[in-house]
Amino acid sequence: MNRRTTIKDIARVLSLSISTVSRALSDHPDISPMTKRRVSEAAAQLGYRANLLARGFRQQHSGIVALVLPEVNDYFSPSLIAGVSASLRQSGRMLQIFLTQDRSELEAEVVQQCVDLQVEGVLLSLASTSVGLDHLKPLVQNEVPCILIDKTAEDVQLHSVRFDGYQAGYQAVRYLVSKGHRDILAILGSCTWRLTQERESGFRAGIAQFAGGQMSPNVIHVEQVGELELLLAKQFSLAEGRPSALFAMSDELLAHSMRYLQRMGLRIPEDVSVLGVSDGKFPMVSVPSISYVKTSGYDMGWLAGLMVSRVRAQEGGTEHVSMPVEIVEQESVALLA
Amino acid sequence: MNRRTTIKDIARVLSLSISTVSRALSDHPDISPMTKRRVSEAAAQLGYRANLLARGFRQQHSGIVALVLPEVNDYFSPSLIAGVSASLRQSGRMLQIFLTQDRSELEAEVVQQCVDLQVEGVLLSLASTSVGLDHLKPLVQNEVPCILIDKTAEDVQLHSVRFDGYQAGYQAVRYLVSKGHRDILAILGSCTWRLTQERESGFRAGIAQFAGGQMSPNVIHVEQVGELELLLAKQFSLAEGRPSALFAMSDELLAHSMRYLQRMGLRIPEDVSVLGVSDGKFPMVSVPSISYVKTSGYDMGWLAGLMVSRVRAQEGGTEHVSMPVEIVEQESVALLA
DNA sequence: CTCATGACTGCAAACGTTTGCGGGAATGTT
DNA sequence: AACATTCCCGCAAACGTTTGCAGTCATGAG
Repeated sequence: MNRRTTIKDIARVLSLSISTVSRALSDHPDISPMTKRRVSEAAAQLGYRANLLARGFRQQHSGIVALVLPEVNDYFSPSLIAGVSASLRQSGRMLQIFLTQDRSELEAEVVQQCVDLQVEGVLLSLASTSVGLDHLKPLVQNEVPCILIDKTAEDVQLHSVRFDGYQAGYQAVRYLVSKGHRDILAILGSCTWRLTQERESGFRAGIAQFAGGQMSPNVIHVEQVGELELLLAKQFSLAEGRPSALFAMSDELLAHSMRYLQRMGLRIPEDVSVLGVSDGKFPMVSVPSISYVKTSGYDMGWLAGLMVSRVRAQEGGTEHVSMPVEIVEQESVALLA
Repeated sequence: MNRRTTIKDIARVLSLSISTVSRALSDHPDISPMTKRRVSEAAAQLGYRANLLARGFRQQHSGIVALVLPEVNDYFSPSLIAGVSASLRQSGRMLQIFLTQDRSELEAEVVQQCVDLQVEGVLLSLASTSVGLDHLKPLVQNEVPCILIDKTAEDVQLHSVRFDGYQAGYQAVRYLVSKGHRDILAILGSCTWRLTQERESGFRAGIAQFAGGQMSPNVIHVEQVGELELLLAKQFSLAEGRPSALFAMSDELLAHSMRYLQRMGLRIPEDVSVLGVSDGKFPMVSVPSISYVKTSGYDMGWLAGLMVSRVRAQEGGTEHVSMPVEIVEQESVALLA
């Protein structure tokens, strides 16, 4: 097999030095326009392609950005990945994906691999089993920009981007109240998650703000989806005093909740209204379509991709971004008289 | 900032040559057990980590496997990615993901990038807009193993792995007939896809085999999901002669079909049974849960990951693997008397 | 003519690792 | 005693690229 053509080959056919060719290809000001033209023509003609490993090796970084996820779920990850991918393509970088299976040890291992590969940056969604942030030390030691995604811990020298969880809860209440609902049940995840806490406090604030006198917050926390059936049965078994609307914190909780509601013979939205928090895929295909608080994974991915460039450029303080959310109206919320 | 420790540092503190250290670390037989122990201890003590870029540069390959996808959809991709990721981790490689946005030009560009990066192999799901396979030439020229995934074209020197589409159609009919169904409607995608053709021929073969005298094949092809509503309306408008069961080729077609059926007031499975072809996620969360022909994306990803190792090892002929499928019974198919 | 200036190009080192080859010492064989 | 064999290890080159530095040449100024 014939070797790949290198910068040397170009130098030889043009009787130039390899340094000149290198500089010409990278548009260095020292090189005359004439030479640059000759070089790029010869390069095209010979089908020259830069050896990324050699280049990366030489300049101590790979042009790769790592995205580290606990898993690739069906709801959130696809759009996040799409956003990251698009944004990185634009800045001429490549995307490498690592899955940690939500295990802290694998996360640590993967973080080391990122350092070994000399990535440009790491976009990291923490495993739920990760307690401290000690296993991220290799990143800060080697000055690799690290951006925490969604599941974030407030910490020094790590950047982060997430959805505005407080607003999600708050807006949800405002919307449901505006539709006449006065008895709203919130289905939330484990209260150990920051995300849950934020949404809950937004939810409670909304209740206090928009329906202060008339209702008190009704919240259930779900640790395992298995518990959900029993909890819902309690809330919806008797017709009187039954919540008129249900606010679910995630697609997963929403899907399971709807499943049980329909099992119980409750129709949506005639018997009970539901509002989700979602990227938009599941609410779209569901029957009926679900109204939801939109959290755009694509936008978040795009932004996260941009942040590694920003962080590398200016060694400013750490950034912490909250992505805005918005209500998307569909068919699952009834207007009460 | 203190430099990363290299192989040289180890050599210095142990008064060995760098070649000895290198060989010791890679467990070369020339090196005595004693020396190996000293080296690995020193390495651990100094926190040595191999420079992957340098190594990759030297031995002309990166340790990275590329997975090229048109998009990351919600149904299939997540499990595929998980499978590939797990399998690659086991063989000590890394996973790089490229999205082509289903555009042929981007696909070509991405393929070149893979060559530039000197990946170990490329797992490629063709964009639907890609006509020929010319843009894959750089791969075969540089002897990069390329494994076509799912959307495959029968071709020389490219390996492939896909689901057994024929069996999917065939088994579906057998199952439905065994449940007493005699009027089955198949919802298929564009007939330009190989995948569609295979499933259709399996479906037709099944009809001929299991219900030859009693029924003729009833098939509709959907180019745009928008068309679906009208087509279904035609089939289900009048109660007599209405299909008793519906077989949908993909999660997407299934979801949209169910949506319209429910709009028309038809209950599943009381009024009409449905059977999907799926990875399993959507049928699980749907209400009622859907019986389906299981196509495991995880298994396929796992296998694809293994194949790059196999292909690199022995330069045998090209492999073409068909993954088996199986029926998973859930609630969406009624037993007819 | 001399010297400085500026525009362009070449030399050579360096990045960290792997590997073919050769050498030295110890052991075994005639 | 001479020679072959085996076991370890070191020397040095090579992979393709970037980059600090020095060099050449032409031009213009003094």
